[in-house]
Amino acid sequence: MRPSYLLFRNPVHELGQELAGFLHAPEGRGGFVNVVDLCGESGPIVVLGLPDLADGLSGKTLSITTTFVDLCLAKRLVVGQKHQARAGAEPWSQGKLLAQAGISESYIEQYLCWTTGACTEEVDAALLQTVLQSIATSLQKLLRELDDELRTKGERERFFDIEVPVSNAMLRQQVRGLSIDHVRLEGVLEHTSSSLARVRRQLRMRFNLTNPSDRSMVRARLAEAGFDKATNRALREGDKGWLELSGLRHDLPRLLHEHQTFTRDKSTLLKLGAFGSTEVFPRYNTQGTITGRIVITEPSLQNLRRESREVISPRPGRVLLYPDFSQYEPGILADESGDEQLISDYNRGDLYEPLSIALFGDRAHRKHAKTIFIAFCNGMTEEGLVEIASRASGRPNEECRDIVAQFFGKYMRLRDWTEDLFGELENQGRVGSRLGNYRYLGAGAAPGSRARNRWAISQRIQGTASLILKRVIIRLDKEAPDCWPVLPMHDALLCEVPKSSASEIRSLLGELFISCFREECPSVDPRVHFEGSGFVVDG
DNA sequence: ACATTCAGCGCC
DNA sequence: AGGGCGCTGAATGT
Repeated sequence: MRPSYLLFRNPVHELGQELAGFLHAPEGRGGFVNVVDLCGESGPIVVLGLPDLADGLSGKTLSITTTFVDLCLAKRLVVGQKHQARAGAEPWSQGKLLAQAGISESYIEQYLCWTTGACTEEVDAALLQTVLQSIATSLQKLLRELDDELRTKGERERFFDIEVPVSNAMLRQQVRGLSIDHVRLEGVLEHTSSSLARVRRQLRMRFNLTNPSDRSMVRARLAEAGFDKATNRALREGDKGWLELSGLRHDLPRLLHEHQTFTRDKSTLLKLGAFGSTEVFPRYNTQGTITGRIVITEPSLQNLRRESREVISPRPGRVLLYPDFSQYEPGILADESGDEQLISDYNRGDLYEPLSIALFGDRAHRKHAKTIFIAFCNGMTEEGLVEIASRASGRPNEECRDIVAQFFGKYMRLRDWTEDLFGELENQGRVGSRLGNYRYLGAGAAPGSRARNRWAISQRIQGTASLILKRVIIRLDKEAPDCWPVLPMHDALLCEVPKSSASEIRSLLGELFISCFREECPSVDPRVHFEGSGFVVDG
């Protein structure tokens, strides 16, 4: 079916009005339209920026049957690089795409003015119509170009079979939004505030740190306590989470870490409350990361602390379910590498516990063992692993080196697999997941250098992980439209489902998680569980 | 005064 | 000396 082409206006600037759009259709039907009217149609509609469109429909009760094809999403896929540019200046942004289509600078400027509602002066109506007509028409050409680009880069199947259906499923979710329990919110906020007060008091009394947000004072106190490395920025790169780790054996970094955490959490929660309504409508970016993960923003609910997640509640008559892959990425790594030992260890049970026992002598440090294992999956060098192991356990580097070497030495094929992957990157100039989603070698680092292949492993592993979760979302959308994918969480999916069919949907979710994983990774035996997430789930 | 960067955390 | 993100408040830049 021949698609139509739609431009739309950001509704924030047209409060109370219907969402204005400008349509170009091959049959000639076109001009200014009400976007809501288009949602019930069947034919595909090409747009720029699906999350923006969803913003305009947020909270409306409407059944969306149209399939939208977002050209920005297609461009993101073919670019295959991380964005360094500020928001709105990425190569897949509307403005850049229109420039690629040969639209003149002044037309683009006037269009962006219209679509964002940023214009301060009235634009001549006739001129505006000319501009919109010209741009809407050019989308046709842009679609053809991008289609070619998708084909030559091996992303066409990925785009039409995965990204288009997923972006449409998440568009519907963005329009539905989700509900916040203000009673729980108040409780969590209260708890966070008093924790923050306690931490501030201790910092003041025990460490004479009167103002924890004064960076120079913090640096001075850390230096007094022997943490002079904290001032050396050159050492920061490998120091992700260093306050927390150092906090295991010293109260100053521990308290500083807590201060940071509670401060941030408090303002996040305050912002949630400030919406005034019980409903929020976050934006779902279905190509939020280079590896294909879905990223949720405004608010960034995926980053809520686990302790604060209870503020998310189901709508009346519905309940939450949270199916969750256990040891997801190690499982994918096992299948990818074909390492027999890793496959059998994964299939036999927990991978993190044995490491916890080897390093710390007990199961209690599973959390840190997990960090180390995941770091290993992401290609951290042995020295790096030894460093975190040593800091987390408090044992000397020498001891940790032996333990780490012995533990990971069991997985013989992993090294070969890694070398093969790096070789592939050098030869092809790119690394993908299993269905396109390539990331390309940038101009930066020298051949063979570590910086050049840092991301190769995660592109394959994380990329495969996000592909599997997207397959789950697509099948769910088809097989159980009552099951709403509220929060995709990378290795899990928070769903809101009708209370009356919760148990059936729970079984279906379990089956879908398993079968979609098996489809990609037949050599491993995936496990799914539904508890212990911090969300208030049914049961 | 406003914008960008930095440093650090949250999540997976 | 581990990948992918967003967000916050302070620091720095214009």
